[in-house]
Amino acid sequence: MLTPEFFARDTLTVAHDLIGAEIIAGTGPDAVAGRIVEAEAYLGQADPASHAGRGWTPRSAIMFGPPAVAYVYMIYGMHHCLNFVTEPEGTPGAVLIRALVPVSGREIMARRRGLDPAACRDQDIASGPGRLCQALGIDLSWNGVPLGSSAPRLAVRSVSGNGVRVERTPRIGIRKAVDLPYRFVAAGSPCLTD
DNA sequence: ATATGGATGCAA
DNA sequence: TGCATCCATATT
Repeated sequence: MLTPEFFARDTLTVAHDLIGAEIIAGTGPDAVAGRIVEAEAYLGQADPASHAGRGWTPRSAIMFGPPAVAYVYMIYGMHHCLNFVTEPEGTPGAVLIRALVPVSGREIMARRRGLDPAACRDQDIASGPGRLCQALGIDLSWNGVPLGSSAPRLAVRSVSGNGVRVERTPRIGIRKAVDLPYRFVAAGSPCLTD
């Protein structure tokens, strides 16, 4: 399992290193897992696209807190986005998880998405930050959940020798700082959002 | 192209 | 208190 030390590093490095890792979400029969194929770094003061880009607010406060916790927010009134807080406490930063390949619990995830598990493709299940949260069953109540505690609701597992080549591109869907190359993807994955 | 619709932050 | 904005998605 990835520890707080992993997340307490430079946000761009963490985002890069998360590609190919697996997220395990939920407990018991509702637990599901997926491999990260797309993630974006959101920095602090120097990043206008970040919720922490204009300093501390009640919402961005969590990005200034200790690393290795979930930052979940709602966007457009109907979708949730899952981030992991990075950097040492006091320094804001987070990584938005944008796409997963289903690893286990594919049927549960497909059903949560309103899809036919037998007919849908992997890229229909968790490609896109909103779809991903729906597939994992994540909503606002997950905001602040620590990663990888005992009996975790949420954990991240590194996969050694995953053979993933990581590519770096500009971020998707933002209106500010559109040129900064803070998006990381698993090269050639069919489950990317772009 | 367009409808969807809650939380947030800032101006007033 | 009002309102523009928002790291999206499904549907036409």
